[in-house]
Amino acid sequence: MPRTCQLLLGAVEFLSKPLSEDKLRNIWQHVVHKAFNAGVSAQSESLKPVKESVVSILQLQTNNEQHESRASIELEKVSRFGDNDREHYPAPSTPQLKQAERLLDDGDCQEQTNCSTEKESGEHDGESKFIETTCENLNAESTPRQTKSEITLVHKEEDFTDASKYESVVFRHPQNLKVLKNSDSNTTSANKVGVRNHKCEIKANRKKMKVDWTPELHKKFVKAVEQLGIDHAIPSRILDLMKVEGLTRHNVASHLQKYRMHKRHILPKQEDRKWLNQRDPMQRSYCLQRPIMPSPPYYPNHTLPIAPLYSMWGQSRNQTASMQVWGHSGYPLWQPTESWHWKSFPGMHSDTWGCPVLPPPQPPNFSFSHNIHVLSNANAADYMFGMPSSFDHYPAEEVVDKVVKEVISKPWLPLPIGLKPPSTDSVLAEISRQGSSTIPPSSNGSIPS
DNA sequence: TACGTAATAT
DNA sequence: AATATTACGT
Repeated sequence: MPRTCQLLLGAVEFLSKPLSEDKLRNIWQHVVHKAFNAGVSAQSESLKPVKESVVSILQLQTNNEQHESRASIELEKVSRFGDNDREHYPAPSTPQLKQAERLLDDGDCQEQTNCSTEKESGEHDGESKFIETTCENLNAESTPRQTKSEITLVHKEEDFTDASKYESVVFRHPQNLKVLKNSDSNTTSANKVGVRNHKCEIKANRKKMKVDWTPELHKKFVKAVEQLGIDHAIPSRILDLMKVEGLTRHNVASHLQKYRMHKRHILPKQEDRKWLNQRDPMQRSYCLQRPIMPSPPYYPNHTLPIAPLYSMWGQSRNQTASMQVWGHSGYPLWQPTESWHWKSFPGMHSDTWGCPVLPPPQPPNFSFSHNIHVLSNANAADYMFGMPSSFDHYPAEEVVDKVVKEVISKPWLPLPIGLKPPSTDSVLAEISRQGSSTIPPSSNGSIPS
């Protein structure tokens, strides 16, 4: 959803969602500008604090240049004035603020006690080292001397004045803001946790950084697990096999826990029921064809499955989103968004893994998967390109379900992205065979909703 | 001590 | 929502 800024005279500017720093800054420039230039009479109450804050900031700056940090904290206050305005004008993102935050960040780590009580000191040391390494990378990446001003700080939590939240602060290059979650095919990125494609995202303090289990990283994990065998896959060994710098046993254990839980189908139950309760006969038969209790996490004779037994759990909300993998295998081991109800079962091979076991499609050429694939493409792509906010643009589950039903029951609906000529022919043939009088308009990507 | 699990925190 | 952390039992 675009953020709209309504100006006084009724003009509205639509800002597309990953709000760029520049735009944000621009807005705030307007605010500040207005705070100073508007006549006192015309000056709204909400602008007064802005002016006051800016004035105090300027004073501070001239008085003592070293105290940029405080000045910027003042700026932070500015962002919090006026209840209404906060909604429409997010916190300012000014160079001063950034620098101040960096200063704050460089300040002492209040969690030192935490750090010292860290049990696995070995691991912790490793992490400290890792973070420093990452910092070096950061500096190496940036052209000299430009680093300070180009690094952008992003809060995951609102209140950065709370020392306990420092850990959630990450730095990013501005140009990477939109691709924070981006995981591309660059395999080298998997070798360092938290550093993807050398687009640095580092934690500010020495505390543990959250590991982002990118597809690459997860692939490594899965590979290690499979290599070890189901009953030798313990955190420490997995860790060894993965050989990922900075990764701790805890990280692996945590991931492993989740991995196992998903393999055991703890998550899917409720949604499985949902599908089984479908009244649509076609869907029911479809459900019956697929494995309902897949993936017993145990393999006699240590026979490892050729393909992993699960899809990466990912976005279980967007059930349709995983179909992207069907037909091609760009990400054979890692499905960006899981559709658990199409998990495979032991013995299934990689090319079929993850695919529903479908009855021969009743009208040939119309497979459920085909349509789902298209339906879900955008979501899957969004996940891959790290734009979770775009989920807003996608239909709710009920809508998806409805659409799915439609697709199943009305195979003649136009395919959103069109069919290649041979398919088109068979589609037309099928339509005429069924005696359908309504031939849909040529497909153009529109999805019935 | 490492591990697994569940609950809880961030 | 995804990870981390913690508590507790083995």
